[in-house]
Amino acid sequence: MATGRTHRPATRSRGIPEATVARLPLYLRALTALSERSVPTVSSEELAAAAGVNSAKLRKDFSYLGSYGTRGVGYDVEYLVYQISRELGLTQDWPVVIVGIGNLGAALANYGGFASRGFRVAALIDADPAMAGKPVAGIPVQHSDDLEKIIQDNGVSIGVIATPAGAAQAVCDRLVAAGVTSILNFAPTVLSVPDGVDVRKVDLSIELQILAFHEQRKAGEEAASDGGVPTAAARGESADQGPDGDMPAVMPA
Amino acid sequence: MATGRTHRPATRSRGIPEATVARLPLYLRALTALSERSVPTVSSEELAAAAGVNSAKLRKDFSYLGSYGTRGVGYDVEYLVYQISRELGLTQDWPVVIVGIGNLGAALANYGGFASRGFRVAALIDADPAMAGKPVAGIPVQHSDDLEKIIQDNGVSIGVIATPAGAAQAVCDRLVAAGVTSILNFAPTVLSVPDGVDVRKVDLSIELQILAFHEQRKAGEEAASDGGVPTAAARGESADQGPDGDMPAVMPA
DNA sequence: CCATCTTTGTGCACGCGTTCACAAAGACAT
DNA sequence: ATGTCTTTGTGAACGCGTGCACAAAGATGG
Repeated sequence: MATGRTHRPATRSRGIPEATVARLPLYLRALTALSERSVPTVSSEELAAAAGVNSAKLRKDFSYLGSYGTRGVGYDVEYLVYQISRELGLTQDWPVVIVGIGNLGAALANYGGFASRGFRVAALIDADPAMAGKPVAGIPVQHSDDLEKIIQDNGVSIGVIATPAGAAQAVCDRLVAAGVTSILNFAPTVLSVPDGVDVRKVDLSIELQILAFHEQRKAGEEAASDGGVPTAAARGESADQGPDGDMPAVMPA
Repeated sequence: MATGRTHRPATRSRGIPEATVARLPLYLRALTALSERSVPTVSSEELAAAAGVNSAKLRKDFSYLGSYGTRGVGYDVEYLVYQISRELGLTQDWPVVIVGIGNLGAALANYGGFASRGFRVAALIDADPAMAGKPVAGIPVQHSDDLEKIIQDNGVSIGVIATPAGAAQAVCDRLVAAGVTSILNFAPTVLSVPDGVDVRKVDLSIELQILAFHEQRKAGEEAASDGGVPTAAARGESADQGPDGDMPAVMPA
């Protein structure tokens, strides 16, 4: 998961495994594309290919929702779109606030995928008084002093944190106190929240570091086996770094 | 995972489980914070709390790297920072290109966490000729015609895709052909890549949908049990939607 | 109405990840 | 040097997720 999930103690909600829930949006996207092309039905094999998963896994995932397929034919695209949307709660309107309108916050506000599926940017909030009133993506930025009032007036239960790391926990606390129970955190910090509040984090830096790990491993293996075309990474200054550092290095203290 | 991981067939690289690799950056961040506060040593219990994980899990994670702790004392912060950095490949320099300099791409280019740990934005690439030469985050945007040359000249092996969904696969193909072997994808599409290429995806829309699922579940449970303070979500127009829709709904065809 | 063929839904086995619980190891005081 | 106390490192059990493989279901053609 490019995304780390919260450390919920395996709360299998309503019998649907967490791993399945995480894949439903993927299926929904593929199905929506099919729907736009007016494809009436789709087999588990085709849909699985479009979503990039195993077909057995997809069938098992759908089996948690109920028996929505027809043997010998496949799944009705429109019907499945509706069922998954309903299961994910996308048939209702979710007002969302974005806190921290810097580069990232502005990018999120402008992001089209927001409005597309039940999500509506109810307000943009920033701590900088100079930002107040300035429109971003057509929505005027409001000052964070009014955070609680904004949350309550709009019935917001989902908050997006795009502030610097230092401000994230304080913002989080205020959001939760005001009634927000789901938080999407872009700040590079571990947020602590009371039980019953969900936090998901998106962390660019962590994703890059995971890629770097695998990249290093690939470069190391390649240098060892010397097979295949040399990658762009395997050039120049790798002389001082062994491919697999097993030496004790410099033990401090 | 905000993060969904690639469907690699459980490639346990060098004996370090994938789940552990995904947590190493988290530990590294907590350790760096300790290091800046000049804390000399830390116990698994303290560090686990800071990283938001179970202490036994943390110890097992570290055990894959080697025996770097001292019983009765804990872990040497500086030493551990170095070991994890080395394991993740952050002791070397990773030039990165960002393709697609829209709102998101610009936000990524400006993101400080990029440069902080071994990553260096080598180039910004966009398909819009009007963008060419315009500086973003102090780096002039280059046209995508020169993509292959840029990759090769800079020895880039990690690419970030921040283009619209429609362009993502084509950009991906060109990146891979030019020698990129790790891709961080922000476009809402499933990318198909040859073996040996890692893809991690960051998908705002998917994260929000997962939150919506849990949010809906919470609202449903609350309406059923009627315990605790009503959340901001449990207001108004939930009359037409049963808390647990088990009725057959409208079966098409 | 029957045979055939396609595709779903799922029982089952396997492997990974998590957590508990404890023995081994070392620091530290006396 | 010896005992005590803290904390690591890990064996073992458990649970979840994945994928195979197949029986059941239904469509389709004759």
